[in-house]
Amino acid sequence: MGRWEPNARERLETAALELYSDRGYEQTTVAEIATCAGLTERTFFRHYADKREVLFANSGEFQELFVRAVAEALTSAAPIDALAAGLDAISEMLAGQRDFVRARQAVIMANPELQERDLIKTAAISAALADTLRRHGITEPAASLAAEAGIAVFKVGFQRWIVADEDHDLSRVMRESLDELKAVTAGGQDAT
Amino acid sequence: MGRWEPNARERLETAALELYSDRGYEQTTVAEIATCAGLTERTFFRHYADKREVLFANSGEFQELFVRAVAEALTSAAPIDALAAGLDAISEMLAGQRDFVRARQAVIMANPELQERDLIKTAAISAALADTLRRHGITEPAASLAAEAGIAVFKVGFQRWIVADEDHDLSRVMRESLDELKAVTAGGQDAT
DNA sequence: CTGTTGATGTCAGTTGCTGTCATCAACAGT
DNA sequence: ACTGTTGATGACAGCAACTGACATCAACAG
Repeated sequence: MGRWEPNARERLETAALELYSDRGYEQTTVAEIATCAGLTERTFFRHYADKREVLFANSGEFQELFVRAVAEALTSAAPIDALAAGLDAISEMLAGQRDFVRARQAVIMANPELQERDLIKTAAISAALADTLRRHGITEPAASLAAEAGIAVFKVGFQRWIVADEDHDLSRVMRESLDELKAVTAGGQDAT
Repeated sequence: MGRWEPNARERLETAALELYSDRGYEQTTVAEIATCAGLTERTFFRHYADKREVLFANSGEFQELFVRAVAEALTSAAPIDALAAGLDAISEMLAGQRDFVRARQAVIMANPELQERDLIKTAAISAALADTLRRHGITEPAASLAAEAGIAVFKVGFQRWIVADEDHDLSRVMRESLDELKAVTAGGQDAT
């Protein structure tokens, strides 16, 4: 095709994760990432909106998978069960990339700017889930609350999976977290 | 006291909100904010870590109020009810500042960078709530999930309060949102 | 053989943010 | 009254993130 080496994005993403892991995010300059990938700083910014975005290249794909799984399950299941189906789908996706996911998460947890970006990506997923629920007839505020609940389960389950020494099954951790959420919201005095 | 006009921080915060509202966040430079407050750019960065932080000056106070209310209620209530007490306390705090809160929120919603900062502040509150629950004997993952649930109710309730044309009572909206969350997590098939 | 396309390079410029040193009113101790 | 310290500020230089504008040149279409 072009006159250059292909897979520019892949090279940039690999170089970025490696440099962020080795020297830390702040100590790495975009120019270094680009040079490491055989490109220039300007080209980096043609592929990614900023220095953070290079770590979140497949968040769109992740969101689509989550939303699609929930939407399909919604035809025959209650919202909370549809969300459980979505959590199962993404668990399956993540399970096969455990080492990469852990390395990436370590970089993110070490830097507030990256945590911020991670949070807004997750918030976008929550919004997309709420939208899907609404399209299937769930009214507000139930739709947004169910979506936020699903995201909460994901965050807690994911975190527990990441820090676990042994190789816990992510799907199981997710299911356990969802059950815990049900238990904790069911406790207390009944609403009047 | 000093040889300068007092209330430097207050002047910077007022100038920032005004300029961000009028021209937009991106179109405003830190130098402009500082000049508008009768100070220099360098002094701005002595008071705030970055251009975003000036909008989040009292988030620490907000978090303390939330956490304290939950901690007090935890001595005699279940986690979910303690969180309800916390939501009630912050609702009371916010109710008296509706105009300021709306103006500030409009600025935040208009800019992704500010949304990111808002999200990480909220995440910090969630972490503090989970910590408080743990100190009162709630084990993981229940503590983190309960905290996330409380934050979810806050986000949804707050959003509904902000966009409401009429003057809905924030406390009531929060209670309704919490009840909706309980309903939505209680639905679906029982856990096996 | 020629015109277009598209990913890249080059370069200058703005702005967020930091390190360093100077300034100078207020205050404390003598 | 004199002096040394303190602390908030100003002044200035500099780095790195990011952007706009223009040039380059292999590949491809016709």
